[in-house]
Amino acid sequence: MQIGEISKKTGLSISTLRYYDKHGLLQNIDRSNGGIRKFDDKDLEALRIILCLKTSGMKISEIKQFMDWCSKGDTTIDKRLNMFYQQEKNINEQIDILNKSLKLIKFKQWYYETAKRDGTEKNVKDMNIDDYPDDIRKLYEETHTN
Amino acid sequence: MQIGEISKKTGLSISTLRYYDKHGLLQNIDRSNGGIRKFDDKDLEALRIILCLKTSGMKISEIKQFMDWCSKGDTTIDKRLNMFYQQEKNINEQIDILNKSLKLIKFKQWYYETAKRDGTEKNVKDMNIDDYPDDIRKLYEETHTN
DNA sequence: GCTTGACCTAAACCAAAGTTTAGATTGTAT
DNA sequence: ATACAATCTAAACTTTGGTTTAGGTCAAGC
Repeated sequence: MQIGEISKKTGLSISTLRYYDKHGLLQNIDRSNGGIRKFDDKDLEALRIILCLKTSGMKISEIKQFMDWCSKGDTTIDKRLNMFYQQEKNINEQIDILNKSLKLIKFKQWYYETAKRDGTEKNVKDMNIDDYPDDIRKLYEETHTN
Repeated sequence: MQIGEISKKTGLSISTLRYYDKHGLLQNIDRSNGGIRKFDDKDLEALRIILCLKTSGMKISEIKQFMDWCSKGDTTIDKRLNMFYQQEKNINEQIDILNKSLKLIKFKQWYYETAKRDGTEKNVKDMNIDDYPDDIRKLYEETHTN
Protein backbone atom coordinates (compact mmCIF):
# COMPACT_ATOMS: atom_id res chain seq x y z
CA MET A 1 0.00 0.00 0.00
CA GLN A 2 1.14 3.53 -0.75
CA ILE A 3 0.67 6.62 1.33
CA GLY A 4 -2.53 7.74 -0.41
CA GLU A 5 -4.30 4.51 0.37
CA ILE A 6 -3.13 4.58 3.99
CA SER A 7 -4.36 8.14 4.24
CA LYS A 8 -7.82 7.03 3.17
CA LYS A 9 -7.82 4.05 5.50
CA THR A 10 -6.72 5.95 8.60
CA GLY A 11 -8.29 9.32 7.95
CA LEU A 12 -4.92 10.98 8.46
CA SER A 13 -3.77 13.39 5.77
CA ILE A 14 -0.81 12.44 3.62
CA SER A 15 1.23 15.27 5.08
CA THR A 16 0.42 14.09 8.59
CA LEU A 17 1.60 10.58 7.73
CA ARG A 18 4.86 11.97 6.38
CA TYR A 19 5.15 14.15 9.47
CA TYR A 20 4.72 11.10 11.72
CA ASP A 21 7.29 9.19 9.71
CA LYS A 22 9.76 12.06 9.92
CA HIS A 23 9.27 12.24 13.68
CA GLY A 24 9.95 8.57 14.24
CA LEU A 25 6.44 7.29 14.85
CA LEU A 26 6.50 4.98 11.85
CA GLN A 27 9.66 2.99 12.20
CA ASN A 28 11.35 1.12 9.37
CA ILE A 29 8.74 1.70 6.71
CA ASP A 30 9.81 -0.05 3.52
CA ARG A 31 10.68 2.00 0.48
CA SER A 32 10.63 1.09 -3.20
CA ASN A 33 13.86 1.46 -5.15
CA GLY A 34 12.65 4.86 -6.19
CA GLY A 35 12.13 5.91 -2.55
CA ILE A 36 8.37 5.53 -2.34
CA ARG A 37 6.97 4.34 0.99
CA LYS A 38 5.44 0.85 0.97
CA PHE A 39 3.13 0.24 3.94
CA ASP A 40 2.01 -3.18 5.15
CA ASP A 41 -0.40 -4.48 7.78
CA LYS A 42 2.16 -4.12 10.54
CA ASP A 43 2.32 -0.40 9.73
CA LEU A 44 -1.46 -0.15 9.85
CA GLU A 45 -1.40 -1.79 13.28
CA ALA A 46 1.22 0.72 14.42
CA LEU A 47 -1.01 3.51 13.17
CA ARG A 48 -3.92 2.07 15.12
CA ILE A 49 -1.89 2.41 18.31
CA ILE A 50 -0.59 5.82 17.34
CA LEU A 51 -4.13 7.08 16.79
CA CYS A 52 -5.30 5.53 20.03
CA LEU A 53 -2.51 7.13 22.03
CA LYS A 54 -2.91 10.45 20.27
CA THR A 55 -6.67 10.68 20.74
CA SER A 56 -6.18 9.82 24.38
CA GLY A 57 -3.93 12.82 24.79
CA MET A 58 -0.40 11.50 24.42
CA LYS A 59 2.17 13.79 22.84
CA ILE A 60 4.01 12.89 19.63
CA SER A 61 7.32 12.77 21.49
CA GLU A 62 5.93 10.29 24.01
CA ILE A 63 4.52 8.10 21.26
CA LYS A 64 7.92 8.17 19.61
CA GLN A 65 9.45 7.02 22.89
CA PHE A 66 7.10 4.05 22.87
CA MET A 67 7.94 3.25 19.25
CA ASP A 68 11.64 3.40 20.09
CA TRP A 69 11.01 0.89 22.86
CA CYS A 70 9.20 -1.37 20.42
CA SER A 71 12.17 -1.33 18.08
CA LYS A 72 14.55 -2.07 20.91
CA GLY A 73 13.04 -5.50 21.60
CA ASP A 74 12.36 -7.64 24.62
CA THR A 75 14.43 -5.61 27.11
CA THR A 76 11.76 -2.89 27.03
CA ILE A 77 8.67 -5.03 27.58
CA ASP A 78 8.30 -3.78 31.13
CA LYS A 79 8.51 -0.13 30.11
CA ARG A 80 5.89 -0.63 27.46
CA LEU A 81 3.58 -2.45 29.85
CA ASN A 82 3.94 0.31 32.42
CA MET A 83 3.21 2.89 29.78
CA PHE A 84 -0.10 1.19 29.05
CA TYR A 85 -0.93 1.06 32.77
CA GLN A 86 -0.15 4.76 33.04
CA GLN A 87 -2.16 5.60 29.95
CA GLU A 88 -5.14 3.76 31.38
CA LYS A 89 -4.94 6.02 34.42
CA ASN A 90 -4.66 9.11 32.23
CA ILE A 91 -7.72 8.14 30.25
CA ASN A 92 -9.76 7.44 33.36
CA GLU A 93 -8.80 10.84 34.75
CA GLN A 94 -9.87 12.48 31.52
CA ILE A 95 -13.19 10.68 31.61
CA ASP A 96 -13.72 11.82 35.20
CA ILE A 97 -13.04 15.41 34.23
CA LEU A 98 -15.43 15.16 31.30
CA ASN A 99 -18.13 13.69 33.50
CA LYS A 100 -17.65 16.55 35.94
CA SER A 101 -17.92 19.05 33.10
CA LEU A 102 -21.06 17.31 31.99
CA LYS A 103 -22.67 18.07 35.34
CA LEU A 104 -22.05 21.78 35.02
CA ILE A 105 -23.29 21.65 31.43
CA LYS A 106 -26.48 19.92 32.59
CA PHE A 107 -26.99 22.53 35.26
CA LYS A 108 -26.60 25.30 32.69
CA GLN A 109 -29.05 23.56 30.39
CA TRP A 110 -31.66 23.68 33.12
CA TYR A 111 -30.75 27.30 33.81
CA TYR A 112 -31.22 28.38 30.21
CA GLU A 113 -34.28 26.22 29.68
CA THR A 114 -35.85 28.06 32.61
CA ALA A 115 -34.71 31.42 31.24
CA LYS A 116 -36.15 30.50 27.85
CA ARG A 117 -39.52 29.59 29.38
CA ASP A 118 -39.55 32.84 31.32
CA GLY A 119 -38.44 34.84 28.30
CA THR A 120 -35.70 36.34 30.48
CA GLU A 121 -32.68 35.29 32.48
CA LYS A 122 -33.64 37.57 35.34
CA ASN A 123 -35.78 35.25 37.46
CA VAL A 124 -33.53 32.23 37.35
CA LYS A 125 -30.45 34.35 37.97
CA ASP A 126 -31.92 35.76 41.19
CA MET A 127 -33.46 32.48 42.27
CA ASN A 128 -32.50 31.11 45.67
CA ILE A 129 -30.51 27.89 45.55
CA ASP A 130 -32.96 26.24 47.94
CA ASP A 131 -35.70 26.74 45.39
CA TYR A 132 -33.89 24.80 42.66
CA PRO A 133 -35.51 21.43 41.89
CA ASP A 134 -33.84 18.70 43.96
CA ASP A 135 -31.87 17.08 41.16
CA ILE A 136 -30.70 20.47 39.90
CA ARG A 137 -29.67 21.61 43.35
CA LYS A 138 -27.62 18.46 43.61
CA LEU A 139 -25.89 19.24 40.31
CA TYR A 140 -25.30 22.78 41.49
CA GLU A 141 -23.75 21.70 44.74
CA GLU A 142 -21.55 19.10 43.07
CA THR A 143 -20.17 21.63 40.64
CA HIS A 144 -19.88 24.68 42.86
CA THR A 145 -17.90 23.38 45.81
CA ASN A 146 -14.44 24.65 46.80
CA MET B 1 -9.90 39.88 45.09
CA GLN B 2 -6.85 40.56 42.97
CA ILE B 3 -5.39 38.49 40.20
CA GLY B 4 -2.92 36.61 42.43
CA GLU B 5 -5.67 35.31 44.68
CA ILE B 6 -7.81 34.30 41.70
CA SER B 7 -4.82 32.51 40.26
CA LYS B 8 -4.50 30.46 43.42
CA LYS B 9 -8.22 29.73 43.58
CA THR B 10 -8.57 28.63 39.99
CA GLY B 11 -5.17 27.07 39.40
CA LEU B 12 -4.72 29.25 36.31
CA SER B 13 -1.49 31.21 36.06
CA ILE B 14 -1.62 34.98 36.36
CA SER B 15 -0.49 35.35 32.77
CA THR B 16 -3.25 33.02 31.62
CA LEU B 17 -5.84 35.08 33.46
CA ARG B 18 -4.56 38.24 31.81
CA TYR B 19 -4.53 36.41 28.47
CA TYR B 20 -8.16 35.39 28.96
CA ASP B 21 -9.10 38.94 29.91
CA LYS B 22 -7.32 40.33 26.86
CA HIS B 23 -9.15 37.87 24.62
CA GLY B 24 -12.57 38.79 25.94
CA LEU B 25 -13.31 35.78 28.15
CA LEU B 26 -13.58 37.89 31.30
CA GLN B 27 -15.99 40.64 30.44
CA ASN B 28 -16.26 43.91 32.37
CA ILE B 29 -13.85 43.08 35.15
CA ASP B 30 -13.71 46.01 37.58
CA ARG B 31 -10.51 48.01 37.87
CA SER B 32 -9.22 50.14 40.73
CA ASN B 33 -8.45 53.79 39.99
CA GLY B 34 -4.88 52.72 39.43
CA GLY B 35 -5.95 50.13 36.86
CA ILE B 36 -5.67 47.00 38.97
CA ARG B 37 -8.20 44.26 38.27
CA LYS B 38 -10.76 43.64 41.04
CA PHE B 39 -12.45 40.25 40.76
CA ASP B 40 -15.70 39.28 42.48
CA ASP B 41 -17.78 36.11 42.83
CA LYS B 42 -19.47 36.66 39.49
CA ASP B 43 -16.03 36.55 37.88
CA LEU B 44 -15.20 33.33 39.70
CA GLU B 45 -18.43 31.83 38.40
CA ALA B 46 -17.50 32.91 34.88
CA LEU B 47 -14.11 31.26 35.33
CA ARG B 48 -15.82 28.07 36.45
CA ILE B 49 -17.66 27.93 33.14
CA ILE B 50 -14.58 28.93 31.17
CA LEU B 51 -12.61 26.09 32.74
CA CYS B 52 -15.43 23.64 32.18
CA LEU B 53 -15.72 24.57 28.51
CA LYS B 54 -11.97 24.62 28.04
CA THR B 55 -11.35 21.23 29.64
CA SER B 56 -14.12 19.81 27.52
CA GLY B 57 -12.29 20.93 24.40
CA MET B 58 -13.81 24.25 23.45
CA LYS B 59 -11.57 26.83 21.79
CA ILE B 60 -10.89 30.23 23.34
CA SER B 61 -12.63 31.96 20.44
CA GLU B 62 -15.76 29.88 20.95
CA ILE B 63 -15.80 30.58 24.66
CA LYS B 64 -15.48 34.27 23.83
CA GLN B 65 -18.49 33.93 21.54
CA PHE B 66 -20.47 32.55 24.48
CA MET B 67 -19.32 35.35 26.76
CA ASP B 68 -20.33 37.90 24.16
CA TRP B 69 -23.80 36.34 24.08
CA CYS B 70 -23.98 36.56 27.86
CA SER B 71 -23.22 40.27 27.72
CA LYS B 72 -25.80 40.79 25.02
CA GLY B 73 -28.71 39.79 27.26
CA ASP B 74 -31.98 37.95 26.87
CA THR B 75 -32.04 37.94 23.07
CA THR B 76 -29.28 35.32 23.08
CA ILE B 77 -30.76 32.86 25.58
CA ASP B 78 -31.59 30.40 22.83
CA LYS B 79 -28.10 30.50 21.36
CA ARG B 80 -26.59 29.87 24.76
CA LEU B 81 -28.95 27.00 25.48
CA ASN B 82 -28.16 25.41 22.15
CA MET B 83 -24.46 25.79 22.81
CA PHE B 84 -24.86 23.77 25.98
CA TYR B 85 -26.81 21.09 24.15
CA GLN B 86 -24.08 20.92 21.52
CA GLN B 87 -21.35 20.81 24.12
CA GLU B 88 -23.08 17.91 25.84
CA LYS B 89 -22.92 16.03 22.55
CA ASN B 90 -19.25 16.92 22.12
CA ILE B 91 -18.40 15.65 25.57
CA ASN B 92 -20.28 12.42 25.08
CA GLU B 93 -18.44 11.85 21.83
CA GLN B 94 -15.14 12.45 23.57
CA ILE B 95 -16.04 9.98 26.29
CA ASP B 96 -16.97 7.40 23.66
CA ILE B 97 -13.63 7.85 21.94
CA LEU B 98 -11.79 7.53 25.25
CA ASN B 99 -13.68 4.37 26.11
CA LYS B 100 -12.77 2.94 22.75
CA SER B 101 -9.13 3.82 23.33
CA LEU B 102 -9.36 2.14 26.70
CA LYS B 103 -10.26 -1.12 25.01
CA LEU B 104 -7.15 -1.10 22.86
CA ILE B 105 -5.08 -0.13 25.91
CA LYS B 106 -6.53 -3.07 27.83
CA PHE B 107 -5.74 -5.40 24.98
CA LYS B 108 -2.16 -4.17 24.90
CA GLN B 109 -1.88 -4.61 28.66
CA TRP B 110 -2.78 -8.26 28.25
CA TYR B 111 -0.37 -8.53 25.34
CA TYR B 112 2.57 -7.14 27.32
CA GLU B 113 1.64 -8.99 30.50
CA THR B 114 1.86 -12.17 28.46
CA ALA B 115 5.14 -11.10 26.90
CA LYS B 116 6.48 -10.28 30.34
CA ARG B 117 5.52 -13.70 31.69
CA ASP B 118 7.14 -15.36 28.70
CA GLY B 119 10.20 -13.15 28.91
CA THR B 120 9.77 -12.38 25.24
CA GLU B 121 7.27 -10.80 22.89
CA LYS B 122 7.78 -13.55 20.32
CA ASN B 123 5.12 -16.06 21.40
CA VAL B 124 2.28 -13.62 21.90
CA LYS B 125 3.10 -11.81 18.67
CA ASP B 126 2.78 -15.02 16.68
CA MET B 127 -0.20 -16.30 18.60
CA ASN B 128 -3.34 -17.13 16.67
CA ILE B 129 -6.29 -14.87 17.40
CA ASP B 130 -8.49 -17.88 18.11
CA ASP B 131 -6.18 -18.81 20.96
CA TYR B 132 -6.63 -15.50 22.79
CA PRO B 133 -8.68 -15.79 26.00
CA ASP B 134 -12.34 -15.09 25.26
CA ASP B 135 -12.51 -11.65 26.88
CA ILE B 136 -9.28 -10.61 25.19
CA ARG B 137 -10.40 -11.86 21.80
CA LYS B 138 -13.51 -9.76 22.24
CA LEU B 139 -11.39 -6.68 22.97
CA TYR B 140 -9.23 -7.47 19.96
CA GLU B 141 -12.17 -7.79 17.64
CA GLU B 142 -13.81 -4.62 18.91
CA THR B 143 -10.67 -2.61 18.33
CA HIS B 144 -9.44 -4.12 15.09
CA THR B 145 -12.49 -3.89 12.86
CA ASN B 146 -12.64 -1.85 9.63
C1' DG C 1 9.46 8.41 -25.55
C1' DC C 2 5.95 11.13 -23.31
C1' DT C 3 2.40 12.31 -20.32
C1' DT C 4 0.26 12.23 -16.02
C1' DG C 5 -1.02 11.41 -11.40
C1' DA C 6 1.04 10.02 -7.23
C1' DC C 7 4.90 10.48 -4.74
C1' DC C 8 9.37 12.67 -2.71
C1' DT C 9 12.13 16.36 0.33
C1' DA C 10 13.29 20.51 2.65
C1' DA C 11 11.89 24.49 4.33
C1' DA C 12 8.76 27.94 5.22
C1' DC C 13 4.52 28.88 7.12
C1' DC C 14 0.47 28.67 10.37
C1' DA C 15 -2.80 28.75 14.49
C1' DA C 16 -3.68 28.02 19.18
C1' DA C 17 -2.72 28.82 23.71
C1' DG C 18 -0.18 30.43 26.37
C1' DT C 19 4.71 32.31 28.71
C1' DT C 20 8.39 35.47 29.15
C1' DT C 21 10.51 39.80 29.15
C1' DA C 22 11.16 44.62 30.00
C1' DG C 23 10.03 48.50 31.84
C1' DA C 24 6.48 51.19 34.29
C1' DT C 25 2.87 51.86 38.04
C1' DT C 26 0.25 50.91 42.33
C1' DG C 27 -0.60 50.73 46.91
C1' DT C 28 0.55 49.05 51.56
C1' DA C 29 3.59 48.92 55.48
C1' DT C 30 7.32 50.99 58.05
C1' DA D 1 9.14 59.52 52.25
C1' DT D 2 10.67 55.13 50.97
C1' DA D 3 10.78 50.47 50.17
C1' DC D 4 8.65 46.51 48.42
C1' DA D 5 5.63 43.15 46.63
C1' DA D 6 2.07 42.91 43.49
C1' DT D 7 0.27 44.60 39.57
C1' DC D 8 0.15 46.64 34.80
C1' DT D 9 1.06 46.69 29.34
C1' DA D 10 2.94 45.60 24.92
C1' DA D 11 5.49 42.81 22.39
C1' DA D 12 8.38 39.11 21.59
C1' DC D 13 8.95 34.37 22.23
C1' DT D 14 7.70 29.28 22.73
C1' DT D 15 5.66 24.75 21.87
C1' DT D 16 2.80 21.56 19.57
C1' DG D 17 1.09 19.59 15.69
C1' DG D 18 0.63 19.97 11.81
C1' DT D 19 -0.02 22.31 6.46
C1' DT D 20 1.69 24.54 2.44
C1' DT D 21 4.90 25.50 -1.06
C1' DA D 22 8.40 24.80 -4.45
C1' DG D 23 10.90 22.12 -7.07
C1' DG D 24 11.72 17.95 -8.19
C1' DT D 25 11.16 12.08 -9.06
C1' DC D 26 8.60 7.73 -10.05
C1' DA D 27 6.13 4.55 -12.62
C1' DA D 28 2.06 3.09 -15.36
C1' DG D 29 -0.40 3.63 -19.67
C1' DC D 30 -0.47 5.20 -24.36
